[in-house]
Amino acid sequence: MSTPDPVPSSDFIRNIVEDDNRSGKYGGRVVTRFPPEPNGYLHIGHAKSICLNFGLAAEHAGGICHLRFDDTNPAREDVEYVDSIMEDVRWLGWDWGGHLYYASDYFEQLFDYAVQLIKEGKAYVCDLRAQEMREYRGTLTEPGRDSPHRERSIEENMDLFQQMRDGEFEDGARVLRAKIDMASPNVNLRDPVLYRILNTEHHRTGAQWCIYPTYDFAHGQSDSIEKITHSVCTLEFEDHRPLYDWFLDELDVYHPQQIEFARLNISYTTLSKRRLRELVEEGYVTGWNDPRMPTLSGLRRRGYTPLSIRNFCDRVGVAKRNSIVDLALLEHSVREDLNQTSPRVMAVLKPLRVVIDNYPEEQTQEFEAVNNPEDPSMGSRKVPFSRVIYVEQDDFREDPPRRFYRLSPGREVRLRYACYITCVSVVKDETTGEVVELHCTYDPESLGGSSPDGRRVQATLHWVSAAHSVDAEVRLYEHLFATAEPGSGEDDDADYKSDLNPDSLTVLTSCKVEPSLAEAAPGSRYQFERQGYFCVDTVDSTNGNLVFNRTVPLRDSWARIEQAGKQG
RNA sequence: UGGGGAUUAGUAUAGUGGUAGUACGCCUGACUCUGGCUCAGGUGGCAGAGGUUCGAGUCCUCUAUCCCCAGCCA
Repeated sequence: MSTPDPVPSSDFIRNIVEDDNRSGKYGGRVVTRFPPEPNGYLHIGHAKSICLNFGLAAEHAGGICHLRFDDTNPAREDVEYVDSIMEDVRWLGWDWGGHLYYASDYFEQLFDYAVQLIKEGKAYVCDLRAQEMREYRGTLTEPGRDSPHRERSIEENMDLFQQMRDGEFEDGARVLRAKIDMASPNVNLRDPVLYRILNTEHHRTGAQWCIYPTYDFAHGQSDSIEKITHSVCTLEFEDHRPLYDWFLDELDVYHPQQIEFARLNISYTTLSKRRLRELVEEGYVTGWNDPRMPTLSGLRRRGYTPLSIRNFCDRVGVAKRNSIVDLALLEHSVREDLNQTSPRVMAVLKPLRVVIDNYPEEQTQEFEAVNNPEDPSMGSRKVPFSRVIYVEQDDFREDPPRRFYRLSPGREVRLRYACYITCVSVVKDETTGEVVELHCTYDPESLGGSSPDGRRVQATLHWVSAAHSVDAEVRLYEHLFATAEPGSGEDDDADYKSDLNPDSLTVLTSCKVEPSLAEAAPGSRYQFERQGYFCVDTVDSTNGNLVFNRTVPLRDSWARIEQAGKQG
């Protein structure tokens, strides 16, 4: 098992595992599992669970974490999801070794367990239809009533259950139920369903079965079969635990310990599988791997690194309190990693043409540019310079506000790695008044980026030589939702879609990037100096048509100053 | 009095009877050929009320608020 930089941390689950190890409860074994249902793509909430379970195993000598697909509902599951889940877990950096399992591997064993319960008079076949069963179940405050089939003989139950397996009945005709207590205050204990009839082919067992165990009947026993020590799951299963305990005790089999923790929530997005599916199926995004999606495939395409996600998961902690983590923490985690590892390049997103009047028309020269100031081993490259360049529209203001240090008429700034320029005139579109071109002069003494007289400039701009630039498309992403807690308004969940951020994607098509990016490989990550981290899109980018995704912008203190000014 | 959970700075978490920490965020400042990074400083918290104790975030009682459960989903 690989152990990607386990960050030592402490939480109540790790404390429990430590205590169990000290007391020898499981003989020093630590065996966990990540148990997804293959009915959708993994998202960053799953990453929290993956890092917890695989991390727990990695932190202990001999620890093991299984990958087990909880594939008990063939109607919703598919190999497409199995494949994507394995890819995503591996991408995150975890390795289940030989411990790949499927609940469907245990169908025969589970059937035997059911038979055992029937023989002991602890389970029965019930003919009630779903609607009737609901009526018999009672409510949260009123006890349920016993099914009329509750007292069938063991022989009759055995016979009926075998007929269920043999395909004698249509979907929904009968179920196998545990005989527990219809008056239990815990509704999970009111004779829950163990097996239902589903005449549906399973993605792994084919047409072998027409009855399938429910999650409740399969999960705990699967953990037991795999000799899991600590079965970590989310809070909503807390009041299922008495049911799982009942099965394990009545079956008299190995008993893992279930521990529940709060699932991850992040502001300005959603980690509801149902909602994510709707966004995909109804076309609000382009797919499960849309870079705006919090899925692992979306984050990957967006440019997030596995390490940044693992670090994020370490930082959010593990507890039982429902909470919403600030998206800023995720963004911090990815900036932290990318700052160390990304080569810097210059790219102009919204080009403004600049003519340097005193620079010879046919001349070109190259300047040495550092690839990564955080990592000298990444070396340097040459960047071509000529008379006509592009700078960022946002880096020029004809009428500069207070604390705006960038270019404006008469002001001198530095072109990164190149020279000082001073703006001498502005060309505007006659009809719109829009600034379309700047004329500047450069100081030949400042070539290389500093002047012998030691005078300072207040700003350094990124730029691209017009003649040498490469065209690119850049996709700017913002929060998927415009509100921190989508769907939390009056109508509650009813219309979380109205909280979608209409500006979550901005496509810029006339960007100019430095020539070194011409051959940039899909998936490669860069810092566009002064702007943010970007990666070459793995789906739409081609040799002649570069497409970049913005992973996350750089922190921008000027934007904050400007924003504060606007608010008064 | 249906059952099960939870409550510590803006956010997320540590603290298991002895000075309430950390991270992110935010605010200052230093540095800087990225208004990035880094560094220094600052901001700000135990849901409430009683009780036990020399001493309570921690133990007890009560209250309040929030979350989950009535699928043949997981």
